[in-house]
This record gives sequence, structure tokens and C-alpha cells, in this order.
Amino acid sequence: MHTVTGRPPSMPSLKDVAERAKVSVMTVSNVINGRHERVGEETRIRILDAIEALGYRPQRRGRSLRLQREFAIALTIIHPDRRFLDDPYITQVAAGMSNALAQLGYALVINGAQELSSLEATIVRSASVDAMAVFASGPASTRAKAYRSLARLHHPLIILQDAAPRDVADACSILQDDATGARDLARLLVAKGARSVLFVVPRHAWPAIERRRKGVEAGVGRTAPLELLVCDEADFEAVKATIARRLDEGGCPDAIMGANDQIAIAALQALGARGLRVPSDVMVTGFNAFAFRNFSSPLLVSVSSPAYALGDTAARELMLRLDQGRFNRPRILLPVDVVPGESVRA
Amino acid sequence: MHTVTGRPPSMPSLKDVAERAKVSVMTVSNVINGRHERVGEETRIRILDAIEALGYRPQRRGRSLRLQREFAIALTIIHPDRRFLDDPYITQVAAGMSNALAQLGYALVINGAQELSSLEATIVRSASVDAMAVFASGPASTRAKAYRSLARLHHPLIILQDAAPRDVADACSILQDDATGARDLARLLVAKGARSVLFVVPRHAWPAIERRRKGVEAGVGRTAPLELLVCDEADFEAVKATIARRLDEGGCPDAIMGANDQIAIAALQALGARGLRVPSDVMVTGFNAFAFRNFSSPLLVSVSSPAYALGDTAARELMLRLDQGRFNRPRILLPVDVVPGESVRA
DNA sequence: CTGTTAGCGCATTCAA
DNA sequence: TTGAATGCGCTAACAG
Repeated sequence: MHTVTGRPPSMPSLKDVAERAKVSVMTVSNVINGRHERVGEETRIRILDAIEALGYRPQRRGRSLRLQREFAIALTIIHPDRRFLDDPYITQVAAGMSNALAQLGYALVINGAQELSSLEATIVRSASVDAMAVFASGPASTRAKAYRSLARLHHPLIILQDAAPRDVADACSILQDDATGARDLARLLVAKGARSVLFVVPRHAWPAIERRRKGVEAGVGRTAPLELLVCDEADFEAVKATIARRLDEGGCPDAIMGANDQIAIAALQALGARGLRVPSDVMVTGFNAFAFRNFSSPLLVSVSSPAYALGDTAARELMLRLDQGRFNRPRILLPVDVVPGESVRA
Repeated sequence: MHTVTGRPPSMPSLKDVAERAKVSVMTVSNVINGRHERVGEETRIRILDAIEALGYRPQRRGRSLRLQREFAIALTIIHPDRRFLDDPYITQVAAGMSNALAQLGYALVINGAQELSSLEATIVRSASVDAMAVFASGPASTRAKAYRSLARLHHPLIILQDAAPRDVADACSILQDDATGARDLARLLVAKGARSVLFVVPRHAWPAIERRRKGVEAGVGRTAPLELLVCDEADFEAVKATIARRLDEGGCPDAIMGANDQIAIAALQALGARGLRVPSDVMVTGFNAFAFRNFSSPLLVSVSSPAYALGDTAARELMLRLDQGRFNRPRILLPVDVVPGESVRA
């Protein structure tokens, strides 16, 4: 007889329950899975007693192996900051996914990778989920490479906040309408008299930010010249310093648009330190409108990002895909709305 | 022959690789697991070619079943807000755990539960991890009940930011020294002349907040009377309104201490709206010192919470526990530091 | 250095 | 209504 590496002695299996209830494992399995019509009432009660007494819980390993399903979905985040969950957008996506999956008995496995290579080293090395959602940053070519890499894993793939490369099959792209939101913000500023706009973006590339930039360009049109300023988003003080230097050197634009609320708040502070008033001297807008927007004043005009809904949708679409064998739609676009505030003239 | 529920045709197994490389599965397994001394160079290369050609990845299900290990750790969060990951403390813990686990080839499974009952409905129903960390809110009795519930799962348990009930074995409690941090803050305020202190806490109970309250009590001692104000943390405007009402009705204390930075920022705004100056009229302190502390001014004096380190430590301790069969220590306390700012008189 | 055997927990299939 | 046999993918133990 071979001895096995020693399971914790207190982890009962179907067999243990079956022995205790003096039935076969199959009967226990039927009870567990609620196939009442196949088990007699008395037997069922005896089995339930045994389950209770042993503290038995089905062990997913066996079930997974038999059914060729892991009952788990991965959320993979490619982000330069190892504290990838610090990004408020990402946390909301994760919460949305987790809650939707929990209802369906699925688990959410979270993993962050700094870059493609470390990604390959971890997730890719072994298959432990049924499907995957990916949220990637970086230049478009790097992102596309990551998507292709993940697509080769033979799993359905949801690409969050980015387009799927044409050659990636069995993928679905879910994004919010950043371009329209940004365009509407820019139009609002122009309507309020802005004739020069500074758009401040993070150095590290994000697909959503690229779309916001295009939206802003469309919004200002030929009415107001658009200037781009790149800053180091990870360091709040550095963002402030970059904006301050720009103000000192290039004079003050009519409006500053932050690619997200964090950047816009840095702009508010840089302006305040120079004695410039918002919105009378300069108008400012942000993007996302998450809770911390309330922490600074004047309250930012922003755009509400449905990040939680994005995660929720991703989970549901993946469940449908696993059930039906294919994605219903290759692309889902969630709407956004301009959120009023005090940082734009009335 | 039995037909199986149909694995995706493109998901190769060890056997497929073995057949293609014309070796036994065992040899392939040895290559995969880096047992170079047991496989000849030529064979190894042939096998690696086959793996590449088939796009093979080890399937965790089989490995888990054989080794009686899931290679996954759960982080369970009991929090009334379904957007449990909105809490910045929790996200940092999760990031710390995820990164530490990834290095060791483990996955992090995240699940949030509103209350104990929904917790039992999800995780508890089936075993899919090797160990668990839990971060619970709510009254002490509810929390203890949750810990006992989880302890019955036969898994090692790490209890984050809370003490383990005495009757829970195979558990380890990891927390930060909230009491000392809060005491030091309170002492600082007293040293700067505060003779009345208002401590503003969220309605929903958190063990860390209870410890902070005790620390504040110890810090003010008999020098300054301490008043407690309870607010509805989830709604920033409601927090502001509660503090504003208190200011209108009870006059202004010498200092307001927020149980966290969010609450302290609400206090700053409520004070600002009444024309009260910080720190000359009133001093204000927060707690945690996460990134968004920078979003408001004046900059809060706060306490730095090592939330990321907490998650990192939790992961490492669990790995040690799984290797060694028992926890080294029943309790780990991480230090905190007062972080300077402009909201306390110099 | 390589192969064979056996079995982890579970659910499908077929037999009683 | 219940049971027995089978095999999912993988690896420890042992045999060659």
C-alpha cells in the first residue's frame, strides 16, 4: 500500500461520509448535488447527519478534475505599480466581478503583474481558472502582446477598457465610453468660454486615457487650442510640481483638464498655491468621480465612470460564455455621464 | 468507453505531451518540475519542444488532487458595503498578499461577504483553498462567531486586525499597533494645548477603530475630556453634516480626531465651511496616511498604517504555516508612526 | 535515466 | 432506489 503525502487528518471526503452513513459514495454525491428524486428520504437524512457530524464539505479538487472546470475566474492586472490595487478604478472592477461571481458559486482569483514577462511566469504557468479578465496598461503594442499571450491559454478572455486585437478569437472587450465623456467635458468648457485648454495625462499609458484624449480633442475642436502635459501619476507631489512649473513657464490656460480626478486635484492645489481662483480664473475638470473626489474643494466637475458595473458585466458575460460556448457580442460599451461640480463656471 | 463532459479540445494534458515526445508521463512530469538530475539532456529538449508545440500548461486540478493542496489562499472580507474593495486599507492588504503569494506560485482568491450568513453560503460550501485570511468588521461577538465558523473549515486561519478568540486553534492574529499610534497622536494634541478632544468614529464597528479609541483615551488621560461622535462613514456628505451639527450645537473643541483620514477630511471641510481655521482655531488629526491624504488641505497629521505590509506578512506566515504544520507565533504586531502635517500647531 | 503502478475526490455511466 | 466501475491529470514510490 502506498502512503499518500498526508492530508490533514480532519478533511473528510465523500468516501468518509459514505462509510459513516453506510451507503455508496454515489448516493452521497446525489444528496450533495440535490438530486432528491434519486435518493430515498430516510437515506438522505442519514447522509445529512453524517455530513454534519464529520463537518464534510465537497472538495473542489475532485469535482474540478471530473468536470473539467475550476469554478474560478481570474482578474489579471498589468500595472507598473506593485500596489496595483491602489488604483481606485481597478478595485471597483474587482469588487464588481467578485460579487457577481460569488452569487454563481465562482471564485475570483486576482493577480497583478508589473509587466508581461512576470505575467507569463505566474498565471500562464499553470491552468487554474476557467476564464480570464485582463486589465492592462502600457503602450498599445505591449498590451496587444499581452492579450495574445493570454489568448493562447485556451481560455475565454475579457479585455477590460481596451479593444481586442483582431486576431484574438474568443475574446470580448468591455469598456466605458471615455471618448464621449471627455468630449462632453471639453464642450462644456468651450461653452463656458475656455479658449485654451491644458490636458494633463499620466506618463504611464492607459488605453482609457488615450480615448479621453481623443474625446477632448474632438470636444475643443478648432475653437480652443489643446496642450498636452505629461506627469508622473504615481507621485502626487510630482504631479503638482509638474503642473506648477508649466503654469510658471507657460502662463495660465483658461481650463485644465485632468485625465483623472487625482491629477485634477493636483491641479487645484497647484493653482491654489499660486493664488489663482477656480473657476473664476481657471476652470478645472477631472474624470471618474469616485468617492475621494469629495475630499478636495472646490468640488470637481467630472465624469462618472461605471467601474463597478464594468466588473459586474465582465463576470456575467464570462458566465454566459462558459455556458453557451461563445460570447454573445465582441464588444460592450457602457455609458458615462458628466457630473456637476463647482470647478467650472456656472 | 465513457465519454467525458467534453474538455475544450485544445487543452493538452501531460499524456498528450508524453505521447508526442515518445516518453512516459512521469518523465514529462519530471521535466516540468525541474528535476533535471532525473532526465537526460536530449530527452529534456524533446519534451520541451513538445510542450511548446502543444501549448501545454500543467493543469492544477490534477496536481491539487494528487498533492492535496490547492495552491491558493483566500482573503475573506466581512464588510457591510458590497463594494468592500473600496476600503483603501483592504485594497492594500489584498495587494500585499497577492504579490507575496504570486512569488511562491500561490493564487489569491478574494471574496467579500456582507454578513456571516452569506459567508457561509459561499466559501464555506466548498473547499478550494489551503488556508484563509479574514478581515472582519462588525461587533466583536459577530466577528468572533465568524472566526469560529471559519476555523471549523480545517484550514489555517489568519485573522487580520483583530484578536483571535481563545478557543480558535490553528489561527494567527496579525495587527498593527493602532492603540499606540492613537495614543501618540492624542498626546501630541495635548502637548500642543488641546484641552477638549472630539473623536469621530464610524457607526459600523471595526476592531481597529476600537483600539484607536482606547489609545486616544490613554493619550488624553485626565488632561482633556474626550467626547465621542458617531457618523455614517459610507456617506461622506453625511459625515460632514454630522460633524457640522455637532459644531453648531456643542461649540468647538480644541481638537478633532478622525478615526481615519476620510473622516478627518470631512471634519476639515465642516470646519472650513464655518470659517474656523485649522490648526489655529482647531487642530485635526486623521489615521492611515494613504495616498488620498494629500488631496485635502491643510495636510493632515496622521498615522501611517502598514496595510500593505500586513498583507505581505499574512501571506508569508501562512506559507510558513503550511510548510511547518503550525504557526510560529499566535500574534504579530506591526508598528505605526505619526506622520507630520499642517493640521496641528507647530 | 526512464517506465509502471496506484490513487488522490468526484460524477457519469451502466448494472442491479 | 442504490451500487460498482471508470477515469479526469498529476506525482510519489518503486521497478527496471
